Formats: sequence, C-alpha cells, structure tokens
Amino acid sequence: MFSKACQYGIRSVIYIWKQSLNNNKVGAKEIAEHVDAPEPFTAKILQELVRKKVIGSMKGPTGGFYVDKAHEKFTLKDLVVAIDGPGLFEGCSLGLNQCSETNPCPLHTEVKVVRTHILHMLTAKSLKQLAEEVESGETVLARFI
Amino acid sequence: MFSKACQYGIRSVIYIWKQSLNNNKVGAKEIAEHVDAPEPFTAKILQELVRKKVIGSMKGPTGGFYVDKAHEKFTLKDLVVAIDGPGLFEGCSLGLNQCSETNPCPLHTEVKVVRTHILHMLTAKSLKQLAEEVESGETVLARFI
DNA sequence: ATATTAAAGGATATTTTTGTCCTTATTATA
DNA sequence: TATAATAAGGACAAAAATATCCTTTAATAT
Repeated sequence: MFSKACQYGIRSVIYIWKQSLNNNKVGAKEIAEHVDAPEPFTAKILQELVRKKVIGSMKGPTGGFYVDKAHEKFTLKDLVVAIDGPGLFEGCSLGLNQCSETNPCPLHTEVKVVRTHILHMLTAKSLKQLAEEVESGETVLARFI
Repeated sequence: MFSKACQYGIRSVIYIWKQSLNNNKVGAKEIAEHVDAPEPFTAKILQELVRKKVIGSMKGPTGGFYVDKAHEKFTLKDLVVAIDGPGLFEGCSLGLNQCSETNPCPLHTEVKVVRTHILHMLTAKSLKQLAEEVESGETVLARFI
C-alpha cells in the first residue's frame, strides 16, 4: 500500500509530532533510531517533507526537525501524496489510460469504493492526533520506545 | 495499489478468459498486443500464473494460454497474491513487525477496515465474471478492443 | 519422422527504489 | 569571530522491479 520511503516518512513524522508535543526538536539520527529506519535515507525523506511544508527544520546546534501550529492541519494523506504521489487516489488501478466513468475498467466502480475508505483512513485524523494517540499509549510506534 | 506486473497480469487473464468464453486459446504475443503490455514481460507473468494454476497453457501449434472449468473458482485475489504476494492483505502497513492487535500501530484499526473492502473488491467476482462483464460491454479492457 | 509453432527457462539489460557517503550551507553559542 | 552542530544537497552504490533476448522443451500437423 505504501512504499518503504512512505512508511519511514509516516513513522518519522509521527515521532517528530510526539516530540514536538513536548517542545523538543529532533535530529535525523535520533528519529531514525527511534523509528528503526535507515538514517541517511530517512534524512532524504525528511528533506522532501520540509520542502513540501509538512514539517519544519532548523539548522545548527539545537536545530532539528519540528512541527508547530503551522503544521497542525496536515494529515497522512498530505504526507502520502508528498512521498508516493497521488497514485493511490487517482488514475486507473489497472493502468489503463482510457479508463473513465463512461468507459470503466473491470475494477472501476469497486476501486472507487475502496478509495473512499482509504481517503477516509488518511484524512480522518491529523498527524498531530495520531501522535497524541501514541503519546497516550493508545497506539504504538516502532519497538516500544 | 498493484505493481505493473500485477496490472499486466490482471489485464491478460481477463483477456484470456474473454477468449476462452469463445473457446479460443491465445498466444502471449496476441495477449500482450490486446492488453497493451510488453510482450516478453507479460510472457513471464503468464508463466508464473500457470505455475500457480490460475490459468492453463499448452505448447505447440494451436497452443497458447487458456482457462476452463478448473479455473472458474479463481478470483482477483488469487491472481494478486500470486504476483504481488499477500502484502496488501497481511502485515503492518507501516512496516512495524511488533504491530499486533494488542500492540497496534497508529493505522492498525483503520487499515483493517480498508483491507476488508479491498478483500471484498478482489473476491466478490470471479475472474470469469469480470471477463463476462467485458464481453457484455459493461466494462472495458484496454483500448476499445 | 520432421518441421513448425508456441510456451518454458535462463541469462542479461534497464529503470526505479532504496540506501550510503561526503561536502556545503546555516545557525547557535562560546 | 571561531567553532561546533545540524540540515541540505549532490554523487554514488546496491537491490528490486521492469523489460528483453536467446535457447530449450513440448506439442501439433504435415
């Protein structure tokens, strides 16, 4: 469903949110360790998410990645689109470019239903809310950190 | 959602079913042309689907790929699992190996719902039924063939 | 029997994704 | 202002997915 890059990205951003709830900026190394992802690759992904404004970053000592009020509106969908592109939500699932409402592929109507549910899953909660659920112990990120 | 190999596989198998409804075996070349997929790659995918018994094949003149009564029970899920593996249905969507019912990742319960719908989409109809819908013009495969 | 046809199989090439490393730019603080 | 810390950026490496080509095997028709 999600590429590895996207999985690392999701895990990382939830971790960043969790730390930012306690007003801590976090470095790429710490993030990668805590979400169990390869550090340089994770750093690249975070770079991209900064470019797409899903998270913020600061260089220098005491710098790192962070989120604040400006990022509260973002959901998993924004993150997924930023990394994997819109393919999960748009285009023919069978790769037919002629596929359309009037010319539907064999999966067309069924895929619409599934996409509705995927969209709901990825937009019902903000990334901040997901981090709060980890903070409260309701859900768990990575290996019991 | 599906790899390219899987997309080609789905398109090919529906085409094979469509031809088999009219008692025609079809060669890899014809299939690839009609579903607009690269021929040698498609041949490899079909090979794998033969090994997994989703379709049948015969060598020699008048040979080709075909399906019959023995293949009527198969659904898209069988095909997808044969090519892409069970990743769409199983395992943590965020790649966390500690994720479980008692230790759920931030997406765990939502993904379960989505997977239910994906599973329904891929098992509600047999591959034969999908081909019949193409045959009747209800749905369309590839470029208006 | 032999020739022909088509799938099967193996080796190889290309592209994309994943992953690493090194240098540069920016910021904080001593 | 110099130093240290950290993200940004670019070049490179490895692995996986996608795609091609050539040889072998099996079946049919003549």
